[in-house]
Amino acid sequence: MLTVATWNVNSIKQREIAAVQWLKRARPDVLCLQEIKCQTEAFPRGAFEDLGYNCAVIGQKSFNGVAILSKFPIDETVVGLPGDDTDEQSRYIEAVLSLPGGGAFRVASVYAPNGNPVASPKLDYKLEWLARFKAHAETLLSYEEPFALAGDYNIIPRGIDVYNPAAWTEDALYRLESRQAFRRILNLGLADAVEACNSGGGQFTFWDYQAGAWQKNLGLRIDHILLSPQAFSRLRSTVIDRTPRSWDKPSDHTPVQVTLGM
DNA sequence: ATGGTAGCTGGGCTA
Repeated sequence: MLTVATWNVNSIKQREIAAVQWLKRARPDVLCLQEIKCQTEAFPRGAFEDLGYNCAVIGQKSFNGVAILSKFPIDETVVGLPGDDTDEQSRYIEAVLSLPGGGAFRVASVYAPNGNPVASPKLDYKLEWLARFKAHAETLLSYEEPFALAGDYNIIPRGIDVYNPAAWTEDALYRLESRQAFRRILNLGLADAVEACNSGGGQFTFWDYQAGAWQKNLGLRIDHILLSPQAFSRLRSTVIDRTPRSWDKPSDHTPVQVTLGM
C-alpha cells in the first residue's frame, strides 16, 4: 500500500508541532505541504527526518513555499513549475520516489495562486499559472506512469463543494474561468480522488478562520489529489481527516489522503 | 456596510 497526503499548513514554523503530531498518527508514506511560508534553509527538516522522512523543499520569504516529505528515497526533483523562468513564486515541487518493491512513483506538491481580487492581475496570474501547470501535466501523462499531483488548487470544482455556491460565483476560487481551467486539467485524463470516492459533495478541506466558519461547517473543497490513469486504477480509498482543523492554533486547511494498492 | 481571523513583518499584503 502507498499512502499519499496533502496539507496546506499555513506556515510550517507555526505548524511544526501539529505536523509532527499528525504524521505520528496518520503515518502517510508521502506528505505534500503547501504554504510553508519560510525560506528553504529555514525549513525544519530535522523534525521530519527524525520521523524517517526525506525532504524536498522550495521555500520563499514570507509567502508560498511547498515541500514533499517521503519515507522512500527521493531520486530526482523538479523544483519550481516549468515553463516560465521569470516566475519568482514557490508554488510547485515534484519528486520521483523509489518504492520498496523496485518501482517508481512521481508526486508533486502544488500550491496554485488564489486569484483574488478578480479585478486585478492576480486572476490573470492564476489562470496563466494553471495553463502552465496543464502543459506540464500533459508532459507527465505522456510517460504513462503512476503519479499524483496533490495540493491546494484554490479551486472549488463544483457547487456541491462549497457551503453556499451563490455567494461565491464572483470569487476567484469559484469563477467560471477557474473551474474551466481545472476541468481542462482533469480532461487530460486525470482523476480527482475525492470526487471519485465521494460523489455527494460536502467534503470540505478548508474553513476560513473568520466568522466561526469551522464551528458552522461553512467550508470549501479546494485541496485536491489528482491521479494519473496508472495511479487511479490502483486507488483504494480517499480520506479527509478533519481532526487537525479542530486542534488549537490550527491551519485553516486539513489533510487529504489517498491509499493506492501498490 | 463593516468587520470578523491568521501569518509575516514591522505597514500593509496575502489569504
